[in-house]
This record gives sequence, structure tokens and C-alpha cells, in this order.
Amino acid sequence: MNSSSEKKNNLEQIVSLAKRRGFIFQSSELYGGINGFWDYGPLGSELKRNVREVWWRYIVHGREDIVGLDAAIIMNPKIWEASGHLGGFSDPMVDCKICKKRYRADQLCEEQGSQLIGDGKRWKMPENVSCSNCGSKDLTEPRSFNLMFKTFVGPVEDDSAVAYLRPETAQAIFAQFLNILPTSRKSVPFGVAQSGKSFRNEINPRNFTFRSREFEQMEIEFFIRPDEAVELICGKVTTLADNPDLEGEPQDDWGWEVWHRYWVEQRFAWFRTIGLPADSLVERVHSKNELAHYAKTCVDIEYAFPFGIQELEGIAARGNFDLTQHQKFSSRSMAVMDDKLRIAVSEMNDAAKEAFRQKTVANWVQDGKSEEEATAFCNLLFEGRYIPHVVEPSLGTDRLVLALICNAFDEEEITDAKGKKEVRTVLRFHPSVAPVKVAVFPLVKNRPELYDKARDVFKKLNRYWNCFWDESGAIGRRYRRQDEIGTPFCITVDFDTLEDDTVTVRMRDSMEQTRVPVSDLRDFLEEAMEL
RNA sequence: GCGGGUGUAGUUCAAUGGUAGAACACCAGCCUUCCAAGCUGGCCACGAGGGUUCGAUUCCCUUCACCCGCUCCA
Repeated sequence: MNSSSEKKNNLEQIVSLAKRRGFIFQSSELYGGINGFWDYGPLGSELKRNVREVWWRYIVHGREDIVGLDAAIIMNPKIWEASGHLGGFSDPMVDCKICKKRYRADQLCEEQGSQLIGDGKRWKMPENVSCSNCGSKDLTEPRSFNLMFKTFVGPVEDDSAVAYLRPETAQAIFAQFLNILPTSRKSVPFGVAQSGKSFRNEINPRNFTFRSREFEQMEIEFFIRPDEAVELICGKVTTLADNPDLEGEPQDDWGWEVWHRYWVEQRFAWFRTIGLPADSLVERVHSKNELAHYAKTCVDIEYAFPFGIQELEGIAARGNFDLTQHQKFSSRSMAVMDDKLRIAVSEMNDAAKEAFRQKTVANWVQDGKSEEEATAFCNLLFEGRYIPHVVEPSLGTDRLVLALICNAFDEEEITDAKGKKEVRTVLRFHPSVAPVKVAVFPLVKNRPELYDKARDVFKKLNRYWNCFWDESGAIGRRYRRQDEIGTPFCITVDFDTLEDDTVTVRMRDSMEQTRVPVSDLRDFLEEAMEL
């Protein structure tokens, strides 16, 4: 998509263009800014809105097995206890008082063959641990950073009123699972999608909007059957080793591994539809020790930002951890009834059930779980019920917007008719995300009949797309202004228009022009935008 | 959080212990028959606070923000 000129977008150039053209401003700039917060200007808000909308259309409207949710940002704090965000996820840190180096306390201890002392809230360093940089034992006490923003609900600021701004959108999906299930008339496998703000009090926001304290996510929780249920229903569980067809419709016999891979492929395919070329994206599989203890696997889709290759979206297989936690903390059963499972089980005799139970218990015990747990799970299955497992594709909206700007940014050297070289700055957005889709110009503005005709065309198109009107300056200048904000199509009304009712459509990327009858404009543009 | 760098107009960049300048952009007008044309006019800045000084955008201190490296990233 980009011209041959090697892409060394340094970030400052992007930041400058983003500001100059009204994409992204520093938050509160009037008062010196505030670290970790950014605002989207007139064009940025259009771009971001388009990204959200294209995602929603593709994920929620485009599929029959996903429904939407728009939950509150502030929720009952118990949710964060259940999810683990209040406790274990804040990493204890120590600093060396001598050389000022900072460590994750647990990692430093482990490195030196000892164990961090603590209960998940308060921590203490073991005696013999020293700074691995300078050897000093003069370390600070381990401090936990809880990255959730805290606030108070209601007029009284005491402990009972404490609440948190959500650090991810996903938990609301689990917390509302029991409401969504009956009202959506969906059954497993199905998913719930949510897009919205999240907040993390990052220790060190960095890299423009990439790591912000207030940010937006587009998350899906896709609920699937546990593999054991799949086996009972289908008599087998398809794994990646079976080489399943991931481009067709999802199949009942898919195990979690296939579902996870399917979602990775789905997400890659979607990125391509909004103009991120395959070769700009990198797939990174999390190593075992990066994984949260409950996660089965996690794949990041990364983009080559000017400041390095960094995560856009993570697709995690989280088992039934979250629903199980909420079941435990809320005392409400998160098990679903699965009719296909119920029917399959009703056809089994006792011997078959016992054989299945023994196999399952053996497998679970091998995985370090208790026999009791496994038996309870089997009993639930024999009733046709289970707690669904989940695959979670979680995308950073602001990160994607930034990636789209970086990807679109191009400085093209062109030679004009007189042989003079100049640089054309152009944002090569895919039309589906471009903030302005169409610009309309009168060739000159001091001829009323031309001007009025152009206004008519503008008003006609403005009903369908975000259009831009520009009458000032020479026509070439107006084209270039649109190039710089990434408008894919410019329409010029000229003197021929008055004769034959056709206009010039000028393409952003090629700068080519074609004449199109006004009556065909809508269809013509519609088609051109699909690319 | 540590180290380094930067902060002057919307952007990119000058200069200066005493009146802050340009280019581009933007706005208005004239002109303009397809790729940043021309003319006229206009708008807009020393990140914030304190100190030194007769006087500070300039020197000093503090602070805020951004960039780079480290660190961190449920």
C-alpha cells in the first residue's frame, strides 16, 4: 500500500501531523497537559468512530453468534475481587537504593533462588536477596502497584464507598452472563462483544497514545463447550492436528484449540479488511511463563510501530476461569444447559458414563487437579450442563487507530509538469476508516451556476457519507489538503458539468481522474469504497 | 521510577539580558477552467511557577509535558 520510499515514520512526525490536522491532541494542553491522556480532534474522532463501527458491524451484525453489550464503567467492586484485579495482579516492585535500579520483587527473588514473602497484599523481601546490578542489599520494601483508578460512590468517602474504574471491559461480560444468556436467545457456542473505555493507572505511560491511562478496548468473550462436552456430543474432539478447515463455518466437534486458532485467523483477516497489510502484522505466541496461570494459550497480533513491534490485540484461551470465579464470589451457578449434550448423555448407558468418568478423572489428576473436582464436573456434564470455556480476542482501539495512522502515513515524491520535484503527504487510509470519504469542490468559486451545482452535489452525497466542502484556493491545493487527511475521493464540478451533468472523480492514491454522471455518483462511490 | 534530550505562532525552525523573525499552514478579499500558482490584507508564540537583575524568552531553581534509552506492561 505504501510507496517504495522506505517507511521511517519517526513518531514525532506522526505526532506533529496528528496535531496539525486535528487527529490527536494532548489532553488538557491548555494547562500544560496531563500524562497518559489524549484527546481525539475533529478528524481523529471520525477515524476512531469508524474503527469502532466497522468492528461492530463485522463482529456483532456480521455474525449470528455474537451479541453486543454496553456496560457501566463503574461496577460493584466485588467484580474486581472475583477477577483477581484487586489482589494478585499488582506486581510487587523493589528499587535498589544505591544504584536506583528497579525490579519485579518476585522475579528478583526467584533469580537468586529464594521466595518473596507475602500474602498477596503485603510483601517482604527475604534477607539474602541483593541487587543483581550493584550487589547492594539496600533495597526498598516491596511495593504493590495496583493499577486500578479508585474513586468513591456517593457522598461519603469511606471504605464502604470505594469503587474502581474498570481496568478492562471484559469482566462486565462475565458479570452479565446470566442476563445475556436468556435474553439473547443464544446458546453455546456464542459470544458477547463490548467496546468502551477502560482505565489503568500505568506506572509509565509511553509512546504517544500507545500506553495511555484512559483508553478504549474492543473485546469479545466467545463462549465454547469444554472439550469433554464436545467429546460426549460428537464422539471426538477435533484438534489442530486434524487440520480443520478454519475458513468455513465453525463446527460442533471443534475443541478449544481449534476455536482459539479460528479466532486468531478471523482477527488477522479483519485487520486486512481495514487496510493493515498482512506483512505489517506479526503473530506472537506467549511463552509458558508469560501466561497467567489459568490461561491455556495466548497469541498476540502485533504491529510494527515506529517505536517497535507492539501488541494490537491479544487472543487468549482462558478456560472457564472467569465464570468459575464469578460463580464462587456470587454464589450463582454459571453452568449452562446444553440440549445437544443432554440428548447425547441420555443415550449413554451407565457403563459408558463410568468409563468416561474414569478417563476424565485420570486426565484431570494428571493436570494437577483433584479427583473431587473432576467427579463434580462429570456429574454436571451428565446432567447436560457445564460452565462454558472462553476465547477472548481483546483489541486496543486507540492502538489500532495509531497503527492505522502510522500505516497510512506516506510522503511521496512527485514531479510536476515543469519537472519540479515536491513531496506529497498522503494518508492512505482504507475508505472504510477514512475520516472524510468524499470532498466536493466547485472548480472556481466565483461562478454562481457552478457553485450552486457543486452545492447540490455536496448535499446529495452528504446524506450517505461524511463529506467535506472546500471552495478556497486553487484546485490542486484543495486536492493536496484532502490527501493529507486521507480523503479517498475528491469530486470537482466544472463547466462541463453544466453541459452534460458529469463530474470529475479524483482518486487519492493514484491521483487519476474519471468523469462520472451525477446520477451514477452514489453507486460509483459505493463500489469504489469497497475496494 | 532512573538516565539523556527537548519545550518560541497551528506546524517546522531562527534570533536575543532591553521592540521576538521567517517559511509553510490558516482566515478574508481579488484572481483562478484540474494537482500545494499569484497579489493584498489579517490572525497567532517564548509550557507553568519562583529567583537573580533596573530589566529574563535568554542566567539559576522548581515544576509540568513530550521524545529517546532502561524499567514496567493483569
